[in-house]
Amino acid sequence: MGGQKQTLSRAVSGLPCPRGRCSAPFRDGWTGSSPYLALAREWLSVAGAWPAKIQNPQHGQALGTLGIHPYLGGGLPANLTDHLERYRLGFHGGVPSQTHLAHGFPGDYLKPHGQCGFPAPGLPGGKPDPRIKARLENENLWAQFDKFGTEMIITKLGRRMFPTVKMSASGLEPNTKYFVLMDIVPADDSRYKFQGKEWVVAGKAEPHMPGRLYIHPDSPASGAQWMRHPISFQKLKLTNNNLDQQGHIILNSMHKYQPRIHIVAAPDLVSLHWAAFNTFAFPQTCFMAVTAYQNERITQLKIDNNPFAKGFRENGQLRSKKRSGGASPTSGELTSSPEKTTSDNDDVLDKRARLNSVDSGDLDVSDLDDRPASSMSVEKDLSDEKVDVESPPTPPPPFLPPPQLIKSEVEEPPTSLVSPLMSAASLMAAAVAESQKHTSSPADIRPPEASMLSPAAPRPCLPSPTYSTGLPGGVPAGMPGGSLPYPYLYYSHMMSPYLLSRAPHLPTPTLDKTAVAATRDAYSGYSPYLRSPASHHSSLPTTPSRPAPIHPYSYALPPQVPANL
DNA sequence: TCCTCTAACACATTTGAAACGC
DNA sequence: AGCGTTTCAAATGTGTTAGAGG
Repeated sequence: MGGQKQTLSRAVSGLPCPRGRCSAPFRDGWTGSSPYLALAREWLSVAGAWPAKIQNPQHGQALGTLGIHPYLGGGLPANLTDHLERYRLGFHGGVPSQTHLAHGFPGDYLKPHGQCGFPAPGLPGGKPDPRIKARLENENLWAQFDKFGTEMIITKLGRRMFPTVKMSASGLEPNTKYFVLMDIVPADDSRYKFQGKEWVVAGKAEPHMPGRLYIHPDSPASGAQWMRHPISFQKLKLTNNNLDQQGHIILNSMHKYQPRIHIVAAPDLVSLHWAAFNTFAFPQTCFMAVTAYQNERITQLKIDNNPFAKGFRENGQLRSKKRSGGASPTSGELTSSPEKTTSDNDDVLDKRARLNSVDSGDLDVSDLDDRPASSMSVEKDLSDEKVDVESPPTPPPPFLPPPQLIKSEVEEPPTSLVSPLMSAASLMAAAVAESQKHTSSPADIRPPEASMLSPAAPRPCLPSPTYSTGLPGGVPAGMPGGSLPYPYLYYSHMMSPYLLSRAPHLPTPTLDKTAVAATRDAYSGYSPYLRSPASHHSSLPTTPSRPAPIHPYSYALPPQVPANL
């Protein structure tokens, strides 16, 4: 194996910088016994060269290193996306196909600053900018919801968040272009149920559907533009549809999540992938994903504060009809629960009145109207680009079991499916321990007093959970896999329609035949995992301009599946 | 039986095209 | 012709509800 590693290393090192400005040798120093892991480490070492910082927006200090650029892959130039996608397949059931090398090695594009000569966004060296601060604008409203345990409806077609995440940024360079992005990560590794009047843990979490990135439609915009108005994520939608093709953020019902904001100094989508991520997590925006509201207080808060739900307010027609039927508790009844005093009720009502005014702009898009990069025009662009949206390359979920196992779930007992999924969830706990080695305590991210759970202890939000490769019974010796940091696994599902539709094309790099041969040798021992790209990129030419859409569950292992799987 | 999820529903808001006036 | 305002229908965003399904 060591020989393979060295061979591969030489192969990688031998590839030239595509821009012709980098003469530094490719970084070496892998460890491990599998070329898959070696490749993973290599890619991580390159792609994650500028660790993002998790910052506490309330105190402004960095809380720890996120570890890796969380969103590699989405929006990469089409040809790069294609070969990165194939490259990624190497870690989850197959080594990189030989043909992926026809597009060059991912490291060609992703070498660190200083080695490749790309202009470094943000601070020199591409490090997170400690001057950047973020503040939650509608903090009061969020606090109201957080008090009872915020719930967000998720639907098959996608549902907006309410309250929406609305933040203001400061410390940006006025003339530097920034992307503002949002993702939602699991807050812990538990599944919940609403019992009585509170959320209680109901078991291990199901594996989180691969994260998707929501890019604020005004991106990229100058720092001055971002700082001019609050940044609202009102258009973001949540879904529980694992097969969603609309780019909505996929969540599991009855699971707890933490939204995160990323401010990235990058002039375009290409640069975004090696730029520093300034990541902010507002603890009070933690929420429970549900398909139907569980806590009546949350329902009432939504009705009272969301303009679209006016019809359900006390003077609304729907509510009037409903009350005449006597089927539903009124707001007063809701707040007159045993643990609520009369003064509390008044307090709530007063706060509602205040919130109605404070947060009236929550759905207001006026804050976007006068930006140079018009939000409206961007939205128009998005709708105009539906051709691309309809056919996003949706790669297979890397943490899910091989598709043959999924198929067997339909025809046979689902043990083969459940096992890897549960193992994925269980690994998240290990991720906490792992993250604590390298970062500050996750508890720092979510203060105990902000916990939405009672009486359960507050649960930290995971900055970087880990998933297994989805192979039942663990990873066989000598086989690829183990667990990989989830941002790494995120890659394939990050390719939102938005990103892909806007990704510029780069010229296909020239092929280093020596490197191809060397790398092919390195993988020769894993022929059972080799797969033809045609099986995943059907009807694509040899050098496709963009990966064909792949149904998340439609991919299949090659016919030759090792017996021990 | 319980829990979770979905689709249909009525209402409110937003959007954008058309009409109109200057 | 160009621009701004108004009007209005369609689209979209809400919570509710009944019922399906495990």
